[in-house]
Amino acid sequence: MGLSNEEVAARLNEIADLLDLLGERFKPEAYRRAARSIESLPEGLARFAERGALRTIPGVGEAIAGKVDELLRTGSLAYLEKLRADIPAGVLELMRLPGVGPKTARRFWTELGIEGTSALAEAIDAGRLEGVKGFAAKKIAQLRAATGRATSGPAPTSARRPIEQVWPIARSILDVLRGVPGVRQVEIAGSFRRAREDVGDLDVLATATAPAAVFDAFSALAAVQEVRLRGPTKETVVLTGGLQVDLRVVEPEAFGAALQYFTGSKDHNVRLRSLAREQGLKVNEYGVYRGEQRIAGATEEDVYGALGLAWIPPELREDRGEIAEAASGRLPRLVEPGDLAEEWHVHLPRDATERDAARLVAEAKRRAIGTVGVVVGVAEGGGWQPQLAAEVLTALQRSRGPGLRLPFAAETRGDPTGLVPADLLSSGAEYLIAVPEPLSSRDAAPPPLPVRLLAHFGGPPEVIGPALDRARAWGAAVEIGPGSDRLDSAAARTARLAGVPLAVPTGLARSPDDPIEAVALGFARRAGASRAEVANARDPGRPPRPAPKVRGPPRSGPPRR
DNA sequence: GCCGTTTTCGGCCCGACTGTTTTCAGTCG
Repeated sequence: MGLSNEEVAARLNEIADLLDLLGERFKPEAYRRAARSIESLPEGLARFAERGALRTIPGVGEAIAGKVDELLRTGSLAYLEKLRADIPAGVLELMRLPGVGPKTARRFWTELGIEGTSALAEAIDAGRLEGVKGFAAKKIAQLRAATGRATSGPAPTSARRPIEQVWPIARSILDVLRGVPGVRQVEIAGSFRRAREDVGDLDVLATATAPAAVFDAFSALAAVQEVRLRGPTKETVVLTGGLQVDLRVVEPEAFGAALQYFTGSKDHNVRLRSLAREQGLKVNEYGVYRGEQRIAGATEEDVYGALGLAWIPPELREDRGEIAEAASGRLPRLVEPGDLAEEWHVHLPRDATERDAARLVAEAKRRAIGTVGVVVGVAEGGGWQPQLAAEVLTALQRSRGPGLRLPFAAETRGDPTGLVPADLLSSGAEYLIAVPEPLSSRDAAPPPLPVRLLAHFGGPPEVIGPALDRARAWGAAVEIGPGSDRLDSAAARTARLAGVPLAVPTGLARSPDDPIEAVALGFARRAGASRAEVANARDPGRPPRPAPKVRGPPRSGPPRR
């Protein structure tokens, strides 16, 4: 079993850190860029290596391709082993302390012989830092706090967390800040806006007539554990639970430029700025400049427009060719929130009542969802497990009224091919939702009912590949969204490119505040999916359903004028 | 170490904030 993409990326990042400690200027960033690129690949590196295509990965040139190849073949890398031998592991640890970068870690190591976090703590206690150039009382206190935190567990801010966990936090921050008098615009930028699966921190941007009031409200958020820094335009806090949140208040003329800049990705921005340079322009977080003159900045549309580009949806800003597409008008029209018109996969609780059935129907009508597929039972190995009481099924049918379709579905665990329990066929189910656990790759008899959906699965490319083959053969869609039992955006992209339609869950049977629809829709957009590529979206030509009335971060649609 | 519709060499984003500074270095994003 070879190394995963994540493992290879981790080793490249380690090389970058070690080269940083050696004072290298540009190599570390080159290794990090290659690592970022590899982390976001939609398929395994081994496939690239087989095709001899490692160097087609952005940021991977001759030298890194050779090192990746060595890692894939042997599981280790002589170059990395040499670096590890030269630099004590504890020095890397030091560099990861907040407020300690490569320069400081290197000084600890070479000037003071401090080779780890606990050695640093001892040195501080022994007063060895006093009188050393660059270390005054405040800095030493900061370091003492940092080493204390480090010894009682990993630094809380370092971990990225799933976007669906961060979503409710983001929503409550927006709710509070939008209520502050004088606030005009508030948006969350960063990887959250790009709908990345995992989010490291939140970047909040605002415009306001009285910035101080916004900062005060921000500092006073109930979840704030610590205010890390506060300046005239920027404040950083850490919430209980460790999530770091940055707030910047900018002037309205620069809001679009700031939103663009802080949404990233880094690689997207680097390419955008180099495009600007070719045109004799300069882009920064304040605007697009020709010489001293600002020619754009208030909206993102203006910023991209000033560079001759169409507005690029945040979910596509990963430097995967989107800038060239925006220049030539070839950007896809991504699926939008109002496009979802059907829900194929609803589970009601086992003890659901007629009232639950009525509530589901009412919610579908409120959200203008015209088809709701309810799972009536599970078929597994020739057995049949009903999921809902007969009265509930009757209540569903009775309360639906005109204009709502309520087909029943059966879930099949494992391969549905040749599976014909009599109960399944008499259950009223119209279609199957197949759960690959896994599916056999051989072709056999056709399933007893149409398979519309593959659901409750996710995982690495080698698990997803065979499932996608079966989905395509059956004409089934695959369910995407947050969690380990749905496909993430990289897998969704693979599916889309293989011609397999995507299914976006609407969270119809969940709490109205559940972010599953927004998150899954973000993944679909990240995968580059148009409405036609989402199986449960409305037909082309039909009007969009009215936007559901949910509180929270607006979807990142094109800027309105 | 990577990269190129002005380049196979010479660039590589850049501004805010902090702490220790008398004009700046380091870190961070």
